[in-house]
Amino acid sequence: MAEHDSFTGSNFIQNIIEEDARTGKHGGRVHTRFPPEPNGYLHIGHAKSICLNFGLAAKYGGKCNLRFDDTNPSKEEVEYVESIQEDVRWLGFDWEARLFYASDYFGELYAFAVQLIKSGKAYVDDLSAQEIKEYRGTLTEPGKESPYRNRTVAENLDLFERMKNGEFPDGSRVLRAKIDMASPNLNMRDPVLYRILRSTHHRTGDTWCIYPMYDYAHPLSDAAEGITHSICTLEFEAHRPLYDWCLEAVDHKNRPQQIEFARLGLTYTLMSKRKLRALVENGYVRGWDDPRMPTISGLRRRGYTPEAIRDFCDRIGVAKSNSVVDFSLLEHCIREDQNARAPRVMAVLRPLKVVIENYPEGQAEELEAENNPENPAMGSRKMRFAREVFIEQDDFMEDPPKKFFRLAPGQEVRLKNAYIIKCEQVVKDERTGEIVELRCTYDPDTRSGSGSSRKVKGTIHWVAAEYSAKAEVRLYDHLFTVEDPDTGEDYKTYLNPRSLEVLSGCRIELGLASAAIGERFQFLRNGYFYVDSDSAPGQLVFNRIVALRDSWAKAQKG
RNA sequence: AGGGGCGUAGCCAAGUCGGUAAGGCAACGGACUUUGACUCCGUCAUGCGUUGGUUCGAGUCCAGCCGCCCCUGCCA
Repeated sequence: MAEHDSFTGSNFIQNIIEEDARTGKHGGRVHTRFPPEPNGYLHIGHAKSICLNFGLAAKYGGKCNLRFDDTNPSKEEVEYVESIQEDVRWLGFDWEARLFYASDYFGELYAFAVQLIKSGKAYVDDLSAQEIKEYRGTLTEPGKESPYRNRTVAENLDLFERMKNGEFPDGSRVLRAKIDMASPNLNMRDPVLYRILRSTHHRTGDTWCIYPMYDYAHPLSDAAEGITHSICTLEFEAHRPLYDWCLEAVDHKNRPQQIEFARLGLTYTLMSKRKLRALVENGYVRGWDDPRMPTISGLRRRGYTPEAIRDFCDRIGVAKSNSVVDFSLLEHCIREDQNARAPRVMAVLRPLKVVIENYPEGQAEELEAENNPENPAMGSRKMRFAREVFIEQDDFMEDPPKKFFRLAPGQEVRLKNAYIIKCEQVVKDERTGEIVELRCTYDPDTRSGSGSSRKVKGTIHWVAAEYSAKAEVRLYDHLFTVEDPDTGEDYKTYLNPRSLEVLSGCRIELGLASAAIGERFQFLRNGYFYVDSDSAPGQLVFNRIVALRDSWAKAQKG
């Protein structure tokens, strides 16, 4: 069990658990579960649930199971059960030996269904799906009872067994709970418990041709595992009476309690599995693990760490009001995480050549550069300095505004860890007018660490032309242009055409050339970057995880 | 309209028996700075959807009203 996550604040679920502990409700036990359906990849919203369930168990000395809710073989695949396990494990949680599947209980569930029939609480209905819908009534009008509702126990038993034996076609009959067709809660109007469905199940194969519905399988699966607190999202609130009915109807010795909380909403993205799948299948993104996706695998490939995601989940809180969290909070969490541990390196994303005219040709020297000012224990490294260097195009302006503390004609700037240079001349392409090179001079007395007392307002990063390597850098922006793209089916029109920008001519300091896939760095003054799996020897690809805060850029906009 | 929920700052979110509105993000000032980063300091609800009521005292209790979300799959 992960030791790290114990919530700092309180939430209503903890209050319930603590009250239960006080009254001895579940014998003082806390046992939760994370119950994904293996029909898609996990996203940051699932991370909230995972952190909640495993976190609660850890905090109260309980356990948390991983259980696949695999009651609908027509939508579920092993690819998903594998990715889900990988994601939960990567997030830092351990279900130990408690990996379960709802399909583990198909036999037990069937036996309970027979028991329900025997006690007159369930019946086989021959109505078609369309007829069942018509008989259900509306929000304001009660439903009508099915003409098959009062079959004898013997007939129901016979029919249900024959359903199981495959004697009837798909959809021809269902097993229904006999509850109340006039209930104001539609979920209680004789809900379907079993349907006939010929579809090969990823675990049970073709053993079954009838499959239990969620509302029936879930409470009984929870009970089978001795779950005490069954935490789910708000939309299941109206299903709670049915959850309790199932446990009561079979007179189960265990009585887990369902508690609902609000699912996570995040600005500038989607959390609907269906829509995320559509983005993948229609090629709007490169896959479930595209770094722009809010999936766990996408965030992982982007370069987010489990620690940052857990911290985020801890900070957003748990409540019952529908909420949409600012994406900036997630960004804050990864910045805080990386600020403490990412090595600083220099990388020039959009290079502009600078020739230092009074620096001897052919000369080079090694300069000391600290790896992380936040953590001196991370030491320092050497950087080569020479006559020709690259600086960021953005760090030079021919006609700068006030308070532009970077390079401009006649202006000085410090090259970080090196010297103060002065821009003497701007070289342009005669035809296009494009700035192709800067001619500068340096002050030899200002070498970093030499005790020079000269100060300039600005310090910029650089890389020596000869002692640098090329790299590709992928810059990411929000997938959508609006805060809430998840309205109806219009979401595709809000896709951000600039969500990905690929820079291929970037120059990185030489030491970085040997970086391995999965390593993270802070590119000084730029942001935090992650070595993508597309990298090959000599052809590094970096993902920008998140940019550094930039109060200058912000001031320019405002 | 029937049922179930929710409404505290731009966004999340604490708020035990009613005792005089935590914290985080964002934003905005300022200090520091060889990262316009980080860090630090300060500002940011006489106000808790709204209207009444009870009370010495109400975000907390009561009543009405308003707004938003969920429920009519043989999906989960």
